[in-house]
Amino acid sequence: MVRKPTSKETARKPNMREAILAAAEELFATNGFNAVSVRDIAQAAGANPGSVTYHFKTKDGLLLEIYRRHCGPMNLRRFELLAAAKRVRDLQDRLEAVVRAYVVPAFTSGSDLAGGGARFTRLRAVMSAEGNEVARKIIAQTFDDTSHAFIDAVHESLPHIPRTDIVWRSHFLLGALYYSLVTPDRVSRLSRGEADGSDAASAIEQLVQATVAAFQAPALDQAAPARRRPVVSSKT
Amino acid sequence: MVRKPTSKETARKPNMREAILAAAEELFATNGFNAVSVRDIAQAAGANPGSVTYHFKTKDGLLLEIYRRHCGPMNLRRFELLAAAKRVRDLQDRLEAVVRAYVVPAFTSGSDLAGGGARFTRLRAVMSAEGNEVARKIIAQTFDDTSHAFIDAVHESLPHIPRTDIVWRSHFLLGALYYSLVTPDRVSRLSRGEADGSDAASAIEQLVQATVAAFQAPALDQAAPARRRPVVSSKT
DNA sequence: ATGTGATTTGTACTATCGTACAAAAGATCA
DNA sequence: TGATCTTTTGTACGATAGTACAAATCACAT
Repeated sequence: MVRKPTSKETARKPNMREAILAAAEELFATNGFNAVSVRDIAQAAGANPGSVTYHFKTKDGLLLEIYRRHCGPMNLRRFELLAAAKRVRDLQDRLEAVVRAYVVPAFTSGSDLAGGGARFTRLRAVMSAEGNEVARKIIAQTFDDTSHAFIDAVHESLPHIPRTDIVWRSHFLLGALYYSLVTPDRVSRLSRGEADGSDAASAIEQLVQATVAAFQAPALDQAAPARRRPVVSSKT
Repeated sequence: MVRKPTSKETARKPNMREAILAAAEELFATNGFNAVSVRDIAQAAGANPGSVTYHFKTKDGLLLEIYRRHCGPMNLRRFELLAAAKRVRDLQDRLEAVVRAYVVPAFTSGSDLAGGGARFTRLRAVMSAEGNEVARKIIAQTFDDTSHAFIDAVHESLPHIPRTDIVWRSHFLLGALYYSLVTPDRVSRLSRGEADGSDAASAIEQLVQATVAAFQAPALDQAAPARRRPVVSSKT
């Protein structure tokens, strides 16, 4: 079943274009965009610097292509899982399924790349932290639909919670998700080795469980209606 | 009440050293470390590039000084608030106070700078995303004590939850906290203008409420003991 | 085998980077 | 006022950045 590839899709023995993309993805995701030079990428991919220019024209073009590669498949998978989640009868189960539909594709692969989902999500986290313009544009116009669909689905399971609160909480979810992928070692360190921060399965379960509970928290307006505010500051 | 400053604490009419620190903090926090040049910082501070070298020797030294400036006060404030929180009788209220003790100093100022707390926390978020070495070292040895104290305090309020779960959930808290400061506009956008992502008070309340609920979620081992797992994937 | 188009290589150009350093300018006090 | 120390300025240097481009190399249809 080893298909001889036609000249259009691959050129040399190894697919250099793919190697460059993979190397760039990894380096960008761990060091940020500006800390990585085109020469670094080329070296990691076993390619010549000029080859990067040939395939992607500019460094920004390379980043753009990475996003193009992953956004579609990851969103598709999210919509599939979200559709399946919406068919769950039990309301509690449905909420969990909805959250899972949002979280799982970010960790596991959105495309056919092995573990590429986590790497790409980490890349998104880093780019958003750096305020990268290229990323900001493509993310806003690619993921906002998904985010709205997700927020709506959560809202359907929790009609008594104001939409505003759900937006905040889903924002926290994304932040937690990002941070789990950015510094997994911190979890291992703070748990004194009892937890493995880089274990995707654990991260998913913990994140889903915590997030479901967070979504189910009482709305802010009516929070603790008969309780006094706990002490918050010593002075002022 | 205009005190003539002694020669030791300030030299020229405006304090150039402070101006450089402030400008660097702002630029690093919004663009990342590598995207900002020493010349950018100098220009934003109205100083000469050479002046940066004079005061901080290297670019890394400048970053280090920013951390030195904030870490102490912020940690001190957290310990004060944590100590006060531990004196709260009611267990539910105590948990909320503990979470608040962790969150509030990250948003409001840890030192005497106005709004400097949020800016510095955002800086920490960006540096951690970029995997900055200087930041990683100083953070691990400065904030791990605080984090452990915080985790222990939460654990005291929730003895039935395994420590591992609490570590994960406090990790999610920090991620949510970071992300709220990095891209507040996303909250405004997704809520269609109904929420203001850059309003610190709202962010704090929302974050505290959601996090308290997340901490109170059932432990993972015993999660949903009599329930079947909801559907999670269509294939495999 | 050979010509043709796609890819890779090697190298060079310009811009900007972090940093160094000497000279100028200001502050401080005898 | 003049001596001395601190701070600011201006400029320069070597390294490295992104990108361009011509030459070399490869895959493959003819």
